[in-house]
Amino acid sequence: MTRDRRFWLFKSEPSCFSFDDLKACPDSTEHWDGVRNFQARNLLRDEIKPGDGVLFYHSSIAEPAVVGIAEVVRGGYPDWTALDPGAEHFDHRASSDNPIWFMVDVRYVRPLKTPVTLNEMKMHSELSGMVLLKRSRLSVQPVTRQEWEHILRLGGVH
DNA sequence: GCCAACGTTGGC
DNA sequence: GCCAACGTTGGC
Repeated sequence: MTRDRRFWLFKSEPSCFSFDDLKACPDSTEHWDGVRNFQARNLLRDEIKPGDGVLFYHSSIAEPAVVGIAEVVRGGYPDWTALDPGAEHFDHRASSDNPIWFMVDVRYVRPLKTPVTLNEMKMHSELSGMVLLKRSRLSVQPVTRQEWEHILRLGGVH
């Protein structure tokens, strides 16, 4: 049995990893690793599946915004960067038996014609329920189909 | 660079 | 298991 396509919003600081960086990946796919929040971990491990749509959001900049669309190509699997003592997000509690942290792979799809800024999102009542507006710190968060479609429309993608 | 929000840690 | 202290995120 198949499952309906779901939608997510992934946040990234563009100075760290931008949508253009994803576009520039050799095969246009990227391991979405380094997430160290349990709520986001649970989504990565259990809920986010290949084919799901991802809004790519740039945070911690003058004008935070959704800038593009990506797609999940591999569902949750252990985030090995937690096991690597040399890695930035190493976690000494993690092991191959108990990886604790998970990641997914995403691929570049297309940019929005016009980025949809956080300010703009705040002005649309259809988007007032967005997790982004209520719990802004969650770096991987669910988006409803209605929110997804609305943002794509605002972004000039049909 | 400030600071509010909020998740995590650790002492008790 | 509570909760104060602490660290981090991210908008401004």
